[in-house]
Amino acid sequence: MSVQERKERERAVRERLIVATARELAEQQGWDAVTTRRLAERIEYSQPVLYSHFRGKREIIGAVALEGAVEMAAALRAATSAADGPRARVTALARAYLDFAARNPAVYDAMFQLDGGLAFAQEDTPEPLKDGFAALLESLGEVAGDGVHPALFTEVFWAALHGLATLSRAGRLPPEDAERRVELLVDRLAVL
Amino acid sequence: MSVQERKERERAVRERLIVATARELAEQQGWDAVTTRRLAERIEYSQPVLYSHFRGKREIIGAVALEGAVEMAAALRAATSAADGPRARVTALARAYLDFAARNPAVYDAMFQLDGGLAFAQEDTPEPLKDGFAALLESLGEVAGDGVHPALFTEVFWAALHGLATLSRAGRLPPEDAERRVELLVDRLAVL
DNA sequence: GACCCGATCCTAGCACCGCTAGACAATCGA
DNA sequence: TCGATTGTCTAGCGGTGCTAGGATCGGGTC
Repeated sequence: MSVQERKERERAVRERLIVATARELAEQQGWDAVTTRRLAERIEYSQPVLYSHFRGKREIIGAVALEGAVEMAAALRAATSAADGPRARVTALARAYLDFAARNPAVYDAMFQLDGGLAFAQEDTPEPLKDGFAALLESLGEVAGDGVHPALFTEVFWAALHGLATLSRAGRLPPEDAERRVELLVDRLAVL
Repeated sequence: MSVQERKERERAVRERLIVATARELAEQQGWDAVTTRRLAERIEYSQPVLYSHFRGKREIIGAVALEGAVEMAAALRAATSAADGPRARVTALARAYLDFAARNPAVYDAMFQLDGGLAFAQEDTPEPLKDGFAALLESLGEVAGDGVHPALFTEVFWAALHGLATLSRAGRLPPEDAERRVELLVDRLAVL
């Protein structure tokens, strides 16, 4: 069985290589530049090899999205755990979220702008996505206010962050006031 | 000069036909289905005719976006003018915004998700886009609260609405709580 | 050690995309 | 009526995601 195990290991390595290369290429030149031909060339295999790992380009985007969700959840938890008190935690959370989106635009797109074929807000939602929402919920639930369901509050706060992230990056909001928008959002939405 | 005028008129009619057809096709089958070939076939001209009106597909998307901006501004003003008092106005505005996004997903995408080659938040931003923001500002400025710049408040509120609109439509938020999210957003963000 | 067979990979090609060069036809002004 | 100009079309370029089918390589068996 050792031979088969070795092959499976090598396959897993190659699959990670595909996802990492897709992500790298997307961050460098945008998702439009991530074509199956270029991706195949970069991993030094032919195009059809990609399709032995993924059903298509969409699934590759989905794999990058899941990887990103894990990282984002970790980044949010790291930021909030270093903050004292609800207010500081929420502010840190908001900054960390927008910072992640700004620093990893391609990954953020894979998660929330592109179609990676992933289910959201459902039972069959992949675990990393659920955990990403859970990371938001942990800090936001405590400032939802009386009589407001923590999950509902988290959805609204998340939507606001998502709007700021996407509109900012698309140049639809003036960049200079970014910090003041965050402060306003936290001050108004969170019950402290 | 009459001949030339007639030709110009006919050209203008055809240009409107292109934009209207692109919009229709996008609403029916999504923007992916709006290819230059299909569009040309629908208007019963050959592909190159499109390029005598627009530089490329991007500009066609931009034209649909501008058309949408005019309609959205009108829809927002109609909704707010029928409401009494700041609170009712802001609620009506939020509902009208989300309603427009839900009813015209392809137009909304052209405006805010796709690249239509339009400038935002700059001096050379096309008038319809500026006016769309102005329509938001008219109702939101009066609930910004003391010491908060109306434009900044409008940006934050708009971002929140945009986040709700996009996440809802992508199936990333449970659809059943849509109304409660709007109420929460208005209650918290607006100073009444 | 030789052979067979199955897994693995690549070449080549499909139908489609956005976009454009150049041929052709229709229309206008002289 | 003729030449020039304007307008439109056919055909084709290089690219896309994806796949069928042949070649090759390696492991298991005699």
